[in-house]
Amino acid sequence: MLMRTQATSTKQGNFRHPVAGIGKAATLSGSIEMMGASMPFARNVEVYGEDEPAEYVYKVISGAVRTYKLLGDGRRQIGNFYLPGDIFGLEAGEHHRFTAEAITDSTILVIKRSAVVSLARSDRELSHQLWQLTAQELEHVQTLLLLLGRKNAQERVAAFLLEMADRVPAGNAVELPMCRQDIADYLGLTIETVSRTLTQLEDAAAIALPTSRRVVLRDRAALNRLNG
Amino acid sequence: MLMRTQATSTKQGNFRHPVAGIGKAATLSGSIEMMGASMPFARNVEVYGEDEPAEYVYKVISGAVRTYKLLGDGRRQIGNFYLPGDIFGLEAGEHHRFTAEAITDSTILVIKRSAVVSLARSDRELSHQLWQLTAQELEHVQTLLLLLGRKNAQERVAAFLLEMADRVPAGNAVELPMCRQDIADYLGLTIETVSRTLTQLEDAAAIALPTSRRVVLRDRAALNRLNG
DNA sequence: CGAATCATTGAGGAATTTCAAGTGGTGTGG
DNA sequence: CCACACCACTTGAAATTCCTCAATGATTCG
Repeated sequence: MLMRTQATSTKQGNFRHPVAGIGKAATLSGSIEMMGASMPFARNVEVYGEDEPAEYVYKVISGAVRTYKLLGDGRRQIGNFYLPGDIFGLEAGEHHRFTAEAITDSTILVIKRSAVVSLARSDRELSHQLWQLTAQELEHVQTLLLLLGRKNAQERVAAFLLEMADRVPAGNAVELPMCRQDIADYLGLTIETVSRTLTQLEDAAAIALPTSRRVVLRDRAALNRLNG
Repeated sequence: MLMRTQATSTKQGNFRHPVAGIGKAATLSGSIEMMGASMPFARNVEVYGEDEPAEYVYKVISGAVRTYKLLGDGRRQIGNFYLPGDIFGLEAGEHHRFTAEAITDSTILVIKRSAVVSLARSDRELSHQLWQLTAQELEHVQTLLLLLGRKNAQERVAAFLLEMADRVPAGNAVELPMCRQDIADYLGLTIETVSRTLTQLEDAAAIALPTSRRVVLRDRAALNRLNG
C-alpha cells in the first residue's frame, strides 16, 4: 500500500480572465459563475491541499476531480469524484478537509469564497443553497459509509458503476475518467480486487468492458440487486 | 449477520411540557431549547425512522442515541453516536436519512424543525449555525470514511476509544453506553473482532477493562500511534 | 521499437468473519 | 437465598474474503 505510481502533485494552473459581475438572484449553479475565473489544471495536479485555508470554491467545467485523505503511511481514501457541473471545495469552516486533484486535464471555475459568503449574507436563497450543498456532500458520504462498512467487493463495484452511470448522462455506457487505483481507493479495495471483480461482473454478463476505461451496463437489474 | 438480539423498536415516548418561548439571540445550544419539549425514550426505542419526514430536531439531554442505515438483508451501519449535549436529526432536506434509536433510557429534547428554520430566516446567526451543524456532521462522517475504507481492526478500535474518551469529559476512563454489536456496526467489524481487539489492546497494556463496558485508556500514545 | 504506465491474472498468505461453545453477570421466581 | 434463564461478552477453530507478491498483457507515446 505504500507504493503509488501517480505523479507527484505540484501546484500549477494560471488564472485566465477574472470577472467581477454579480447577478441579482444569485445561484451557485447560475450567475455566481460570473464571479469566478476559469482555470486549467493538468492531470494529477493538486487543486488544493488538506488543511489549507479554504479561500475558493470550485466548479468543474470539464475533466474530473478527486478529493482524498491520506493516512500517515500513504494509505488513501477518496471521498468523492467530481464531474462537469459539480461544485466542490466549499467548506463551512476555514480549512479544506481533503486534498483535491485533477484526475484528467481539467478546466475548473475558481470562485472566491468570501465573495460567495458575503453575497449570501444578503441573499437568503444563496445562503440556503450553501447549506444544501454541504448537505448533499453529507448525503453522498453517508451512502459511502454503508458501502465501506458493510458491503463486499462485488456490491461495492456494482454501486460504483451505478453511481457513475447515473452521474454521466450517457445511457448505459460510461467512460471512466479515473484509473483502477482511484476506484480502489474510493471503494476501500485494492486495484487487483477491483480488476478481478470487474471481470467477474463481465463473466456474469452484468457488464461489458470494451476497453478498460469503458464500461457498458448490460444488466442493471443484476447490478441493482448487488447494490443491496 | 441476520440475527440481531436487540429489541424490536416500537414507537413510544410522550411529550411532557411544550414551551413556546423564543429568545432574542437564538442559538441552537442555547435559547432554542426553550422551543422544545423534553421527552423520555426507553432503551432501543426508535426516535425517528429512515425516510420519515424530518419534522423535528433533537438534542440529547441524558442517555445516548445511535443513528444507522440498514441493508436489505439486515446488515447495519451506524453513522454516529450522540451523547448528552449533542444535537441530531437536523436535515437540510425533507426526510431523515438514518434511523435514530435510544441506546439507553434517554431524555431527549424535541424541537419543531419549522420553528428553528423559520426563526433562522430572520436570524443570520442561527442560520449560520444550522449550516455549521450539517458541516460538523459531514466532518465526522468524513473521518469515519477513512477509518472504514483504510484502517485495520486495531486502528478502528483505537480510534473509537479515543473518540469516545474525547467526547466524554471524564479523563481516561470511559463508561460505554453501547453494546459490542453497536461498536461493531459503527466500525464495520463483527462483535467477535471488536471483542478480540479489545483484549489485544488490554494485553498490550494500552487499555484496561475493569468491566466490559468500562474502558480505561492506559497508554494514549500507543492508541494515537494506532490511530494513524 | 523500447519504455512507461495501466490493467489483468495467478498463487499463496493474512486478516477478518463465521460457526460454535463457554463464561459471567443479572434478574426472576420458587 | 438459590436455581434458572437470559443476555452480553469472550474465546477457539475453521472458513472465507480480500490482500500481497509476482508475472504477464495491453496501450500509449516518444
